[in-house]
Order: sequence, then structure tokens, then C-alpha cells
Amino acid sequence: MIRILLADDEHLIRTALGQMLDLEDDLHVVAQAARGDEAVRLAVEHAVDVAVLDLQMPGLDGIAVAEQLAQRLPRCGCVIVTSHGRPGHLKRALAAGVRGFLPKTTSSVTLASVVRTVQAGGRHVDPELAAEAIAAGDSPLTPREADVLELAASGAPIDEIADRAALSPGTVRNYLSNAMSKLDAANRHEAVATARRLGWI
Amino acid sequence: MIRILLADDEHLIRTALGQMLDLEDDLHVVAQAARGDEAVRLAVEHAVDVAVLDLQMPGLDGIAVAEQLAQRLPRCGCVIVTSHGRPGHLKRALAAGVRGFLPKTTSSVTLASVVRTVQAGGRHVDPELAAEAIAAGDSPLTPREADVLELAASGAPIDEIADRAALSPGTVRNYLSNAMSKLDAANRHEAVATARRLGWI
DNA sequence: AATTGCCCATGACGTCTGTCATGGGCGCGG
DNA sequence: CCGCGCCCATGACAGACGTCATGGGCAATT
Repeated sequence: MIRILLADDEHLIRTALGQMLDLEDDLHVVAQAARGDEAVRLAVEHAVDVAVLDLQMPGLDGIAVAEQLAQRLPRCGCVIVTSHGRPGHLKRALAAGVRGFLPKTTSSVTLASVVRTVQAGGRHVDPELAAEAIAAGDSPLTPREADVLELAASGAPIDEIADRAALSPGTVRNYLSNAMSKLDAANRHEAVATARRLGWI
Repeated sequence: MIRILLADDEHLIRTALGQMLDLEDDLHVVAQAARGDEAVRLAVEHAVDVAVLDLQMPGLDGIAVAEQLAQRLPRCGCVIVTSHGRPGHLKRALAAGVRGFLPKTTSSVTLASVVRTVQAGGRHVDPELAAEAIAAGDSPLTPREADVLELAASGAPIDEIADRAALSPGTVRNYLSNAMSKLDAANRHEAVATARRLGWI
């Protein structure tokens, strides 16, 4: 019997997935969480075999949860399920020790089988996402550029970004200019959109 | 026995929800669709009693499907389920004749009960969303302003927007300026963010 | 020790953008 | 009929923004 933690902030989805997994004879959902921090706590508390994590959650996101669990519950395998599969997320997830990565568009039979694979120590990432990740390559942004771009994401004017990043406005513009050229964007907002699409911020 | 069409582009979610609804004695999912146009076709073909629709789908979105069904299958009730409940969407949905509106964060028992309510001719909208919708009020944007703002959403420069809207660049700037003041934003990108958040574009 | 790359900053230049004033055409309701 | 609001447009101005050249400090690599 494989003991599972299920984490997703959407109640409806979480219980539906839970019921579905419970229908399998060898799978048992022993805990559910709506938030990332809650997920870590419950996973450790119940010493689950596999954690099925939504990527976007309040508190900690799925990848952060996986990082925590890799340290605090090394025997637990992590499967990440997501609506929007950005290439960058896959990379970060794999770096965090995640062994299963699926978009929510995959067929339902896959999930159970991936849970079993991961519990057995195997890996499974969605082939299409894997291809995208390879095609997208690594982020060309330096850490600082990514920071600044992230701050620019809300649409704030330069001065506010500079203020929040504790940089001079000129420096902010330089970083953004660099990021824009690297991302082949005509302005920083386009750059933000591209970086988001590729999961680089 | 209430006959249901279930439409959601996320395969995993769709089958999970389907199984969950099928567990209820009086509910039966007779058709599933991954796209809006497919949903309309199947709903008519099976003459379903209730359509459970995801808001964001390829093809037609949930509201567009509801509009079609209101004409082509008037006896069918529509329930819209969504991840991101923007106030504006609720308004548009109600205008399209939708009688059930739920965020995916609601508890799972609610869905079945809302399906029954809607089938019986009743209404149910999530109280929290309703409150937000009332608080947000109606969109202050003129149709043309909304158009232009939508085109600006991708981060394109003014000239491109003007080109795609068949307007002069000056006019575009005027519209955007109006929208920005109405939305209390410092630049058009902030305006886009606000309008999106409120479901006005 | 030298090179390379990232981090931070400044200043100057030209363009893009947002604002404001203004005006004409059009449809709707008083 | 006459206002009113929306649609479209132009022109001018100030400030924001993107680009470029330049330079110093620092860590890692060679």
C-alpha cells in the first residue's frame, strides 16, 4: 500500500483527485493539504511514501515543498502536477529532486502509474514538457537580472523597481536593457511575458 | 437521473470530476469535452440537462459555450467552474444565462448540490465571488478602450497596437490614457494588470 | 597574474509614452 | 432640436524609457 499526500489549493480538484487515487487498490491518500507549508508538515507527520503536489499554491509552491521534503523526508518521492507547464519549472523541479512531473492535461490513468513509478524510485516526466524544456534551454539571465525583471513584472515604473531592489534607477535600466536583448524583446513588459512563458522568472 | 456534460481542457481534472459526480446516485455524466466547440456539439447531441463548464478552454470559453447553449438547448442549465474567479467574468456569465458559478476552491459536496439546484431551475453563485463582483462594480471602460487595452496586454509597442486596431497611434495613446486614469494606473501595463484582475478584459 | 563575467553606478542621447487641449462626426435620449 | 457621450484624430510638451559608453569592485577561472 502506497501512502500518499495530496496538496492542491483548489478544494474541488483536490478531493476529486483524492477520490480517484483512492479507487486504486494499492494507493491510499492519507493526508491532504491546501497550502505548501501545510503540505510539508503533514507529509513529515504521516511519513508518506509519495507527495503529489500542485505547482502553484499559497505558502510554498510545489517546488519549494519538494526541496523541503528532500531534506526532511528523503525516502518520500515527489510528483508535481501543474496546469501551466513552463519549461523552466521542470528544470527547477528536477533540481529539487522531483521525480515525477505531469501537466494536468495528461490522462488520468497516467497519474496512478506515475505515483507507483516514483514510489519505486523511478522517474517520469511528461515527454512533451521534456521536449519543450530542452528546446527552451537554460535561462540566459543572470540572477540579478531575473530579480529585477521579476520586480518589473507588476508593471511598476523604474523608480519604484529601483527603490524595491535598492538599486539606482540607471542600474535598473541597464539590467532591464540586458534582459530585453537576451530575451529578444522590444520593451521590458514583453521581456516579462517571455520570461514568464519560459518559466525563467 | 440528471444527465450531465462535463467540459474542461485538463484531462486529469475532467476525469476526476467526472468520477466524483458519477458517484452520486442521481447524477450521470453522459459526455465529456476538452474544448468549447466540442462541448456545444456534445451537449446538443446528448440533450443534456446540465453542462458543467470550465471557464478557460480552447475553442470557446465557458461563457461563450453557455451563450450558445442558451440558444440551442434552452432547457439545459449551465454551471461554470473556474480557477481564477474574476468579478467581471461572473457578470458576463450571468448575462449569458449561467445559473451556477463556482470557484474550484469550493468544497466538493457543493458541486453536486449546485448541479441539482441548477437542473431544478434555481441559481447558485459563490457568495464570496458575488461580493467581489458587487464591490468591483461595472467596467468603466468603453468598448473601444477595452479593445485597445486588450491589444496592449501582450506588451506590444503603441505602433503595433495602432496597426492591429486600425487606429492612429495618437488615438491609441488617448484611449490608453483614458483607461489608465479610469483604472487609476500609472502606465498601461499596470492598467492591463488591473483590468485583468477585475475581469474587464 | 591575467582574463572573464557579474555587480553596481553615472551621464548623455534619442525615442517612446502619457497628458492635455482641441475638434469633427455620429447616434441616442431628453 | 440639442446636449451628451463615444469614436477618431492631430499637435505639442514633459517626463519616462531604452541604449550606449564608461568605469570601478569583486569572485571565479585560466
